[in-house]
Amino acid sequence: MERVSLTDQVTAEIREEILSGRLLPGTSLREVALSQTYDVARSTVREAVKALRAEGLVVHQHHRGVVVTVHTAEDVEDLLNARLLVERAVAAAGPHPHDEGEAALQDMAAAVEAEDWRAAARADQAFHHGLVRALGSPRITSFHEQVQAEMRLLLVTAEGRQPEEEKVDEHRTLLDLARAGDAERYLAAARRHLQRSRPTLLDTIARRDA
Amino acid sequence: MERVSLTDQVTAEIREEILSGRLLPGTSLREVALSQTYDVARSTVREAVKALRAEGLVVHQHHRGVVVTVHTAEDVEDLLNARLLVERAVAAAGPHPHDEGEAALQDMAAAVEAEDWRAAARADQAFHHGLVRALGSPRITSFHEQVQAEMRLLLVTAEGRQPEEEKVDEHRTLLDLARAGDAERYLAAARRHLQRSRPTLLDTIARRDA
DNA sequence: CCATCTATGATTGTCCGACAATCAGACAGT
DNA sequence: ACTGTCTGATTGTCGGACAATCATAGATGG
Repeated sequence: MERVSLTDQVTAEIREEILSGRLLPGTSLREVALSQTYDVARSTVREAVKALRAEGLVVHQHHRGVVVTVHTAEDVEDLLNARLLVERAVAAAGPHPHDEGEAALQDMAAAVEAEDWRAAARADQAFHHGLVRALGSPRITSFHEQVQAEMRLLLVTAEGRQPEEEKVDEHRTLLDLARAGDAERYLAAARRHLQRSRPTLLDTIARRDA
Repeated sequence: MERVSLTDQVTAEIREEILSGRLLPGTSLREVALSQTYDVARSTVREAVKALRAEGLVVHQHHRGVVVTVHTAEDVEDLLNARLLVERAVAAAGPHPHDEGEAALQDMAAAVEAEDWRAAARADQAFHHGLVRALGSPRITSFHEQVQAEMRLLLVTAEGRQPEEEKVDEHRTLLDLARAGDAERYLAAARRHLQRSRPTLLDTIARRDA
């Protein structure tokens, strides 16, 4: 019945701990402490953390352990680059129903209505991820997941009030263009969409450094 | 002086062992055997192999250990998807000197002249990787590295005689277009380039299955 | 008072040995 | 030929051990 290894479970728990903001960027993860909180052996924790390293959520320095990644302005630019890379592929894909995107869009609208910004942000990512997954490419999907995870980590310090309201309309536009398969206009809209998120991202790291 | 951990060294050695074809796809990596050949502890081997899992070079099944990845036809299609994704970004980047690509192209021509197909294949990948690295995006570069590594593993069973000669000319074209920043024609040429490599890739897995 | 060196403790990197859980293959019985 | 059981091999996880290294405070010297 237990289909997953303990190591993978711990990996998931720590990842969730990071992405939910309970472990802030810069926090150093000490192996013995983790092994005690999760009640597993140190070697298990080590293996679990190794996986997070590959995902870019933690950085590792020899004999100094792992630290929750502290992103820089360059990282923000690079993540936007990566996002644009993927959006280009979405744009180039032909017309597609995008039911998953539609559902996520509805969720997001509802969350905004209820002023549940956490849920709104989650639906926001689910929307984009839905469009990407429709490409049907496991590797692109996985790459996008990693990028989104890093972005989520980045925004974790910018708690709450982001202008998610405006995003709903933008997503509506994106969804319509993606459904129609209008590559050029989709790409243009996506580019604007990314550009608009840039200040928020850069602001969080600027505020953090102060 | 020893700046890298033992684990990372072992990871690199096993990776090289796989990509050079000494460990063929389907080979199962037994931990005790590896720990003996590299004269390290089993735990060290386990951590080393974990890293290769994230790179897609090995697959892991619970209580069954790790096996060098055996790619399917779907994997080939997906890898080509991923390659195209990156090429789109290269195309969209403006004009660029691409000195690194030029150097790799020269290397490749020389290798083809000398009929050193191993070196030619290496220069082939170095060429594309050079164009990608010129984008200046660490995450895209790393993604491309992973895709190339998988492709290299895929081709390891197709020993030798690929039509690398024709590729030199195609690379010349690509390089010129990339330098000029001619997005449309670069993308078209890159797409053709990828399409032409598809039969070879599919053939290797077809031949393997027989 | 400041800079530099040193001692100390904490943490990581690696190793070892142990044992239960699980798997693969042989074997036996029907 | 099918099914179930046994056995050996391998993995997953554990706990402990020790050297190497880092961080920090305190001692030393100017």
